[in-house]
Amino acid sequence: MAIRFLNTYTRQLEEFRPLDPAGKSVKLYTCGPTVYNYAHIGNFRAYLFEDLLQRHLQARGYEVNRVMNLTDVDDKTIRGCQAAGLPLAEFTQKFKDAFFEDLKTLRVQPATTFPSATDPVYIARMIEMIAHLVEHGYAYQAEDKSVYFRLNKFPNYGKLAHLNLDELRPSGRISNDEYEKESIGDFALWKAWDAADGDVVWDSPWGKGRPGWHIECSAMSTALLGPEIDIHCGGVDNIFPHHEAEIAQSECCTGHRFVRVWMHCAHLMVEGQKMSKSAGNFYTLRNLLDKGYTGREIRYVLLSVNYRLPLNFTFESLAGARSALSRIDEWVERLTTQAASETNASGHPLAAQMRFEEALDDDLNISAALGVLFDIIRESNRALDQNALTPADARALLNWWNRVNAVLQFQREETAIPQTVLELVEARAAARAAKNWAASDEIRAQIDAAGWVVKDSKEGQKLTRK
RNA sequence: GGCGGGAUAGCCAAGUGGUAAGGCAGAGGUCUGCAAAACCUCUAUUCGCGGGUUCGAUUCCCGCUCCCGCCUCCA
Repeated sequence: MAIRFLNTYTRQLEEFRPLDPAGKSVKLYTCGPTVYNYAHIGNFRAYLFEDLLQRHLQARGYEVNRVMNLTDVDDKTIRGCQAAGLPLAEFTQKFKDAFFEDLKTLRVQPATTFPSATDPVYIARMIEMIAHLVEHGYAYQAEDKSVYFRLNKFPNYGKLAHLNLDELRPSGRISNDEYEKESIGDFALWKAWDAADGDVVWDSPWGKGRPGWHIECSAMSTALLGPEIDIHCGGVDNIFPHHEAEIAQSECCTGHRFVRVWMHCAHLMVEGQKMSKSAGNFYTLRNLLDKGYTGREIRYVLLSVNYRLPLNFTFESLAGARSALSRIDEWVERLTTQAASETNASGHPLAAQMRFEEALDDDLNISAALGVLFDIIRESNRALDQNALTPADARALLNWWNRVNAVLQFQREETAIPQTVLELVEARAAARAAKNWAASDEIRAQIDAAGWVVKDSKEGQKLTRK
């Protein structure tokens, strides 16, 4: 079965075919963070959706060349560095580092390239593109010295968002716009310097200033991936105007279609409400880690609902993730024990494997895919209980799990058992041999207090991390 | 006002023109010294509401209600 994605541009489920004539490599651009603060879990929902996309494409044999930009100059970063009394680069570096740490915590596979907007290479590229646009009449410098895109030169503007520009209701934001633009919708490509920018400034053919936000993605995408790419992702809130602007700039510069498939993930809600600082339900990844949740638990919650559906993030769902993950852990543990004597890596349960991957082929239907996984867990646990699962079966299931986990990244990380806990286990074994149940239970409590859970099985005591 | 996305058990959620996957939570049971884990059984006569098409609709059509998002630099 072919991979199919819902393309925002056409609103159709489309069979995925990469540009690459060999059908091997995929060009993927994903809008990254603005590094003025720690990213919040809503941001990470988008990055996890993109991670699932990338990993599934890889599982299907594609090589993914993925770019994720870092916006390290804009109004917020400038305001932030001024408030912190730091140079812009120093201020944003802190949040870039934090962002990469967070991605690691959430087991997000790094992009091939993480270009920064302020990299001189890309500043130069942006200026080059803007110059081209001005030269060909797609852009103009207004009296305020900023350079704007001339919207009426690009009739396709609005097609991605399916908006009719004539019917746009004026909102408060644009009525404040006092600039000398030809048309109210014209957006800035180059923003002329003003006092509020302080020392954040670059030279350009239009005088001192800084790039607009939209041109950044166009410059990086075309510079790193070429004029046309396979997939461009982001949150739904980027559809308009950001991605519309990207299309306009890029296509007017290159003369090519910019993106074949647009994919956008829906917003995250927290406890049924829009996440906002004023509502007190605003969480960065770090806030949740401080509350004792792990990266993979958060990954599970953020990944377990289809990307196109609004996701209601709750603490109940985090608790559910913990239970579901430990169910997976127990299963992997049992399979590993059972497979110990079997080293032959062949013999995949093909039908099951295919059902999992086919579910993801269908516009990343993660719920159906997880359904397949849990069905198999139940079936093989039952077989294990009945002593009907051979070591070869167990090995085959583990091989399958490794493929599944390459996409999901749900496996528990190995942790060394501390010496003190090992000693307690030994002491408990002695107590149990003597049928001293009171002592056995007391030691079990001590092990629990040390952060480990001990279970008694036919093969003896088993330890797992709490 | 325009455009778009939703409404399935206590919660999350899949899905199909033929009678409702899966996860979490809950109840009972098997196993266990007790636990834990695992397994078994149970938990939506029903898929927002009202019509229509059909032998049959949660799934198709029409109308309605409610929720959410976007509408010019928020993933």
